[in-house]
Amino acid sequence: MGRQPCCDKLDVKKGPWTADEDKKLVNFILTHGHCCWRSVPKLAGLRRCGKSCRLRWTNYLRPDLKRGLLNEVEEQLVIDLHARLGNRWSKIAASLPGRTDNEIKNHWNTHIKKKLVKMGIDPVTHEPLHKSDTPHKAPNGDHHPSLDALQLELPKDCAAEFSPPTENSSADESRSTSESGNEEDPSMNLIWSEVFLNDLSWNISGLDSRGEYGKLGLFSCEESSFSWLLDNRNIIDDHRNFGFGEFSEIDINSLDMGGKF
DNA sequence: AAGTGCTGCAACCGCTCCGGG
DNA sequence: ACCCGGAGCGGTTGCAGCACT
Repeated sequence: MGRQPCCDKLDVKKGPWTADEDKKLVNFILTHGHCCWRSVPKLAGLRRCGKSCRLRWTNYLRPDLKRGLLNEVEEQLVIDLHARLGNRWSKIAASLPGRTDNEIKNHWNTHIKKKLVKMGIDPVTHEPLHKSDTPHKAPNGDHHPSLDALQLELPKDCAAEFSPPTENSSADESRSTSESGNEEDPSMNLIWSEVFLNDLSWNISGLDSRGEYGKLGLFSCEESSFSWLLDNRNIIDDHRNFGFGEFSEIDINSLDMGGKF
């Protein structure tokens, strides 16, 4: 007997999400969390596959997402992490707050790959394409000290550039997200303004992140808690694995939505 | 202005991983 | 130890928007 498909193929909608669908999904997750992605579309009144809902949420609707191109530091970090981890985009994404694996993967394939080739570096092996080429030098001879620094001292630099959100940084992050990101997207703006802005439960400063996440790896259906926190915990865990920065639960718990909500 | 090609991103597909029974 | 189902991951595709002719 074959495995049950993840969704009823005949009755699911595919293709781009509409603003209305986004709104429904955000609304649902806002009020219920996602106890089980498979059941989300049904409960949210969406004719979508649960997988599709998860993807839409994690790659586009999550409130903590940065939008827009990766900045230079992020790009360098991606390059260095890729050299270490290969195409493990989710692991790489875990080190870049507000960035998704899909986004990084796309950015790698469309920008960084070309950039590296242009610089004479093999994007797969990270070795010089031609032996005579000096790695990590731009064609014009510009040196990229940040790359060297990252390669030699990643954890430290990583910690410096991507320190865990403090009250200030989280607020800044959130602000920059809204400034450079969501507010540039009219549909997102609409969704968040309608669904979200008036819901004070988005402030999660009191959330016991260790509790439900540690056990289940997803929200409690009873609480308005967020998968993005899980992502941030991954980042924090990675930082711990790299051997720097002990981040207390208070740090995690102090995360809020930058006062936006 | 219209046609064509290119680019970049959102979304899908299929596989693997992992936890529960 | 094994099986099953759900979640997650990485590769790939489709298409909209843009640049160029």
